[in-house]
Amino acid sequence: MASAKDRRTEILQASVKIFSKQGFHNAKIDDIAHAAGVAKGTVYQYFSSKQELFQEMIKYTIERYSQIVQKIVYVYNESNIEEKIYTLAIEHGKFIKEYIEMAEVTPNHSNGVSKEMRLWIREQQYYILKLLEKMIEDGIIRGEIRKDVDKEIAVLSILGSIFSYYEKEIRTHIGTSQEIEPKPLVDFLMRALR
Amino acid sequence: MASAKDRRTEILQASVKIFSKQGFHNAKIDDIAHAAGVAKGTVYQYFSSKQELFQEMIKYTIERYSQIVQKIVYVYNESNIEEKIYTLAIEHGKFIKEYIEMAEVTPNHSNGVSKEMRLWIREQQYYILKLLEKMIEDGIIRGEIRKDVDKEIAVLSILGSIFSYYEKEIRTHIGTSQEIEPKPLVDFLMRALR
Amino acid sequence: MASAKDRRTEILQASVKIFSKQGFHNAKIDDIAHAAGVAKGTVYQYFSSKQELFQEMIKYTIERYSQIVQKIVYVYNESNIEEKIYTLAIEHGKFIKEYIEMAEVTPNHSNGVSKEMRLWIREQQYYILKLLEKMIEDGIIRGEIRKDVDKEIAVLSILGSIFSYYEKEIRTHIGTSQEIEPKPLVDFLMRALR
Amino acid sequence: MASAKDRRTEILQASVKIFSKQGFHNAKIDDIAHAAGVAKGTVYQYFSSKQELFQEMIKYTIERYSQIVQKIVYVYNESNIEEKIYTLAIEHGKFIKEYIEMAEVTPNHSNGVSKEMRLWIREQQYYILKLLEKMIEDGIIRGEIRKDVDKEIAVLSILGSIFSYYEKEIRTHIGTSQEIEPKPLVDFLMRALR
DNA sequence: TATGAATGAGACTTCATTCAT
DNA sequence: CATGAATGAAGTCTCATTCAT
Repeated sequence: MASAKDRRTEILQASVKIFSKQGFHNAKIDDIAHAAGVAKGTVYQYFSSKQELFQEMIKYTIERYSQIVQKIVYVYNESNIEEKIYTLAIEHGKFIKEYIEMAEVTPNHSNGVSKEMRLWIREQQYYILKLLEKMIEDGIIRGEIRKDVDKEIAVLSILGSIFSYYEKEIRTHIGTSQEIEPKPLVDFLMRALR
Repeated sequence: MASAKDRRTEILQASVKIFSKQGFHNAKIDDIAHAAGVAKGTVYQYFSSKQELFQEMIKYTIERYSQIVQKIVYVYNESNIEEKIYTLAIEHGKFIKEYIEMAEVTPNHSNGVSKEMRLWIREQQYYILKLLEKMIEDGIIRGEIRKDVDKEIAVLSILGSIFSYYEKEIRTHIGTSQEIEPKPLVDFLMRALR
Repeated sequence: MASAKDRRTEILQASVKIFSKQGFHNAKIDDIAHAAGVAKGTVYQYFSSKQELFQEMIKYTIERYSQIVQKIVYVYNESNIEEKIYTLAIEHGKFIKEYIEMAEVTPNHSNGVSKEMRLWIREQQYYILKLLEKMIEDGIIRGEIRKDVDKEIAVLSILGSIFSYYEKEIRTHIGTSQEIEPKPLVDFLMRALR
Repeated sequence: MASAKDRRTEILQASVKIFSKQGFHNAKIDDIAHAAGVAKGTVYQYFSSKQELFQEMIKYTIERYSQIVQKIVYVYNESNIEEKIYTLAIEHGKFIKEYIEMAEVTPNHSNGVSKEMRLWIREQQYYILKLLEKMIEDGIIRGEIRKDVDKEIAVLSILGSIFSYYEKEIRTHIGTSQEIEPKPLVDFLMRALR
């Protein structure tokens, strides 16, 4: 009895799960349909092709990530920079855990991602970077970060470090659902920022 | 005029090019054969399947990367830590440029990588991390790095930052063969290490 | 308009026709699909591989043969032994005509027949032999056959003779749809049995 | 240092072994070359194609069989009919054992046997049948066989029975190299002949 | 003559997509 | 709207055959 909207979202969420677990090519439309609790044909009622479904699912995912970063930068405005980076790491960690296998699903690939989509993705990434640069800027204004920091480099280093750290940790604690503590990493990064 | 050894290597190198550009599934055996200047069947004289070829190509690639890191840690022994990280960034950059599209080619995926292979990859990654941790240790001994640094975190942060930085730069300067200057990034990282 | 059951049977019957005419390797899935009036892919909806299709088709065929023999031994129970052997020859003849080229399709070959399948075939053959031995036994009890006959030898000789006779006749009258008259052969065999 | 003649025969004999064990399609030229102790290319020095090799090998085999029958009919001329049939069974048994898997290799199949070859095979078979009919005739003249026997049927029944008997026995005693005793079968057949 | 690396036609199989129910 | 049987394009792999050495 799901409404049309619900049905579409259900399929989208199922496709997040399946694509991230199996990658674009190994994911079968049948798998996704099954995971969404519908028949194969139904998928085609909402998405015109596997490619489109894939793109919509990336969109959906990036938008969610974007919102997370937005919240960190704007909503937690009263927090200090250290707390923000800490929260960013925690949230990023959750995200990575969910999409641990999404390697194939990066914007790099020709794999079923149209030119327009790639452009959109790049814009989103740019937007996220700018958001985070603003966060650095705020830190500078507040005197939490040294004035002469290169904002772009700072942001890229933070993101790269978090990704690298969580990827390593997750692979090491495979199967373990144990929380990963990013405090030491944040301390390390703060040294470069202050 | 190519010896058996040459032919195998030719195919391997062609497969690096094709796999990294197209990913596992989009790469057709025909493409690789063509790139290597041989017929489809010839590929199967040297590799029993697409999977095997893929694995051998990963092996080949990781081994090359491993050698690069090894050289930086051992051969450039007289250099100071800053110079080493700088060289690491430069070399990593060349590598990334060559394998810019290799996203799919990470150990994450079930995509044609056997259990044993994945284990081997993990071991290699571990070996590389340990090599770099030794580099940090050397830096501490020489007094170039503070004593209380967390070696593992330092290494992961360095690698993640370099990757992130180069990925961004390469995507921005797409098509440009212009050298990327990692100096600012190294400066940033050195602040966290000292 | 065909139900799922029908479709499977249609493909099975088409495969009997094609496999028996061309043998396992010369029969192309495309040929079978075409003969069944479906597309190549459809065959794979009902049988997971050429091998499986082949095995199922052998099963189907042997079961039909088994039923024929069963009917002769049990249903025509009031007939005398001579009439039974005559009917066996006639029925066997029809069968051979239908599967005239099925030579490859014997249990001998490694050709796409699994261990389990081969066992099953041997059991079926054994069952048929036992059925026919029972027929001989009945003949002895009724006094139509001499008491000291070796039942196993009798059965093998009858089957071998019929096969040999029909094969020869069919090859000689190739294309002719003319009935083959097994009376003389039966007379010959009865001399050995009485 | 084998002469050209020897080399050809070696390949022919190897192909008997391989074709009979694996059937036409499963036998690889490589297998045959290997079994003959030569390289793949060498096979093509003596036979223009797999088909031709196959045909020559059938020819070679049938000729050998023909000679056996000939010897039984002509050379053992002083023996009585019972002894001849016994010898036929024994020799046929050896033959079957050697070519136990030759099912595919029967003249039935389109498998790599040309029209001309098939004709030749049929002639050979006809020749063998005629030889054996002569044997029956001799038996009649000598008074060992009843006058009113149908020679053709007698011959077909004898051959079919022997084949059926040996096939069954061989399959039952799989692996056993134990001699099979055709005496009971010959007794059975003699009853129909006398 | 002998070799065996290279070739490429051809066959099995998969799975995104369609469409009649 | 939902279904899932049918479709057929496309890709992997095999192996008979060729040919330069």
